[in-house]
Amino acid sequence: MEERAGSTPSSPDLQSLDLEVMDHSLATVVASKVAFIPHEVVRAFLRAHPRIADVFWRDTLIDAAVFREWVVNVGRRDAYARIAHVLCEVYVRLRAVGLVNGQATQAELGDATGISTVHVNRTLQELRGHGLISTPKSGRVVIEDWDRLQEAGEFDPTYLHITKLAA
Amino acid sequence: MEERAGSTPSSPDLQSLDLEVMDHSLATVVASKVAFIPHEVVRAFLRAHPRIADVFWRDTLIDAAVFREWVVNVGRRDAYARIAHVLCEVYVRLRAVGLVNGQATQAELGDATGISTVHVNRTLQELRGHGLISTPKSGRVVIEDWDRLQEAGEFDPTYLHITKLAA
DNA sequence: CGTGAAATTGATCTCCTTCAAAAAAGGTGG
DNA sequence: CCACCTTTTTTGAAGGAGATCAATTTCACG
Repeated sequence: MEERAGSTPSSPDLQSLDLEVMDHSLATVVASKVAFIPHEVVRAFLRAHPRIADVFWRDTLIDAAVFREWVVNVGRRDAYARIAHVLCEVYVRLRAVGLVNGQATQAELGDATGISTVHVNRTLQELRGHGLISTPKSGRVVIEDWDRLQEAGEFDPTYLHITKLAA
Repeated sequence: MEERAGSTPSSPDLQSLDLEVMDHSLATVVASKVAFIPHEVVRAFLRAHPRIADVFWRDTLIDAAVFREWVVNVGRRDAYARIAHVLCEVYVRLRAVGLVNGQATQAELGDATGISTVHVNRTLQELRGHGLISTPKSGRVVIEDWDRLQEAGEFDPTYLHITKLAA
């Protein structure tokens, strides 16, 4: 939990609202604005609005589902499928909030997949060679063949529990 | 979600209470009794007892924390550290509920860590050779050097969020 | 005992890491 | 617009951790 001078505990995500000790860290990939809301306030608010509490719970459930999928991705798939899978996940998630334009270095991709940057590079070349993606400029990936990319990553968006997709 | 004849939807874990589609499966490792409680009943109960709802939420948060740690374990640690880590986690969790006597095949260990059974075997031998554990009989692991096992697995029990440990 | 599951061993192969270096791509100040 | 510098991408080569395949041995138990 983040402590700020003269305020009650607040945390950067729902993951630590009810946990005393924070067991992870957060970082932003782009410049970001961050707001702090004291735990007390959130709790009181949720008590007053159980429907919203449900939604919050749902959110943490989905986070857990995503982590579960990551365990599979990192533990059971080779570099090719693993990278295809994150590309699929990132795309679907960005699209759900209407931000089709992501940006990521190969080092970040490696961090997300547990693959060395060198091998990320070679795997991207392979994906490119197969026509699944293209990388027109640095830090940008264009999905050229969505169906085959999903296939390569054994990607099934179910675990994201996104019900209404932006068109 | 599991559907049973003549009943409303129920699910085998909290992970799917609020999610429409179940994205994972469950299995018991030993013979078990399973009770089904319809979602409606659980939801009404939680609405009536917000303190318990908090505890349930907390539980799902901890599950998520555990999955997060698994991503690290599977993605960033080699077989030696990975197996040491699960042994630590399993031990701490069992102890928290007073069940110090676990039981697991090497194949199950491999499944939990994403390591082939052959390599699980070799890694256990290594852990044994270093005096961290012993395997007196099949399916049983005795921790001989808790401190060094934790070290080997880079195990920090924080992420389990167990506050009171059984003595 | 016999029988199937679990543990063990040996050998080979490959995916991926690591190390090292070069080429490209962006920015920045002049 | 160019020279410069940093970050990112790309390439090559070598080594290693772990998978896979195939047997053998040990164990649990009816």
